[in-house]
Amino acid sequence: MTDQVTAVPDRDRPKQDLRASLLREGIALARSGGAEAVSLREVQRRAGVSNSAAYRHFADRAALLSAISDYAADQMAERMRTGIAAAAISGDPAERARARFCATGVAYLEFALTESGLFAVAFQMQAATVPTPLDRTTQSPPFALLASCLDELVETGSLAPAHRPYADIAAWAAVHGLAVLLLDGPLRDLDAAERQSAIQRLISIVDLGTH
Amino acid sequence: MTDQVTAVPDRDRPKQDLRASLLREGIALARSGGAEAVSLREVQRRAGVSNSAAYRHFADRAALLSAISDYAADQMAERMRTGIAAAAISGDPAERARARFCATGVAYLEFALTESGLFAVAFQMQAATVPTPLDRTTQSPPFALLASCLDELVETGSLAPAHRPYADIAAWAAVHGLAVLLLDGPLRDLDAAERQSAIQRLISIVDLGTH
DNA sequence: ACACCGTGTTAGCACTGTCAACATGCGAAG
DNA sequence: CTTCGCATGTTGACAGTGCTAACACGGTGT
Repeated sequence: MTDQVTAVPDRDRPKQDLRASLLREGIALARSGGAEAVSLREVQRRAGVSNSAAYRHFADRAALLSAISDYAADQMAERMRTGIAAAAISGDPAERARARFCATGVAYLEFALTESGLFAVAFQMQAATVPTPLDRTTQSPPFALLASCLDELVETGSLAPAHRPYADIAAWAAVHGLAVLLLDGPLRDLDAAERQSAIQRLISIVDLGTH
Repeated sequence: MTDQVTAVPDRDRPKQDLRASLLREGIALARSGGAEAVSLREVQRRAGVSNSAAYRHFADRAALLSAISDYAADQMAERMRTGIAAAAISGDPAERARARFCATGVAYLEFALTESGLFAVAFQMQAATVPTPLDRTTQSPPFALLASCLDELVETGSLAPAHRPYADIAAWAAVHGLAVLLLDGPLRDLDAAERQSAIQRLISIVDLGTH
């Protein structure tokens, strides 16, 4: 906008790795405004660098967003891990596996609602880049966590092996859809109580449905 | 771009209602390129009108997108209605209600995959405008259809009334999430067979879960 | 007859992504 | 030690965007 009166112009940033600085500023912008708040020019401005320096480190805006997306996915996975750990109360293996499975979904939604900016950027591929050969998808940390939870359900006999295929994708889709509808979609204006009810209902339906 | 050599410059469009022309061109753009393909300038160009005439009919770009979104929702509802009608085979009321419920979800996903551009614009609110007091949400044609399907499940005794609340939102979220993941998300590169399997699995889980 | 108001036009501002041309400086090759 | 080359950052420009103010015109109500 006007100038860098605010926020101290960090002209003398550790120039040695500008890429990290750009990524950091990009993450900050995404965190508080979603993908569309991440503009190369603003990122460069905040990194105290000029106009098109970012092109030495990122092919284009989509590449920067993709890097931010990786970070966001990691953060999400972290949140999911703590959720899973906290759900390990019961002694019964089957029950514990169930609790973990549900905790995964709850953590997913909590992250989405808490870090809405990062979430919006986490799972939205940009049309460019390589076709993402599904290995990349499967190895996405949050998806891997969910998949292992479902494997655990099968191991503890709580889910028939015949029902295992695509159950991960379905469960993921369910929580993801609710997150999207609550954030950008028509369910944006639900109050906290209604949100919570919707989340509980969705989780319980998916829980019931995977047996 | 260069000029209107292609597509015949419709200079002499029925000027009497430019609003309809703008909306039509906006829909065309959205259909083939999603929300981000809809730029006011391009829409105006295609309508054979200049630079900022659209502002006499739409407050801003978000308003145009919102109008396009309404159209898209109607189209979606149409597709869902034909899907519901085609699923009315069985004579048993409960079974028929189930079939209709599932057909709703399948139609939703079919529309999303077929008309991906329109779908992307259908359920993505722009931050501006009024807070959308949930009546607006509930009266959205696709949601109303889904809700009535669930009511039918309750009437035929297939779904306990105690489980009715938020079941509509949950079911909607599930199919919506799969659509989003398949279109823009990490599941973009699933081939047709895998897509179909994922859809079947999700529908079956939601079907099982709502009992 | 006149003033008004709805509609369309022109010009312009502040942004954006992206690229080509240029500068600079450090490390390797001769 | 000199010199070449490459990686990185800068400047300036182009095309595109949303949006606004100032203006022009034409029908309608008083």
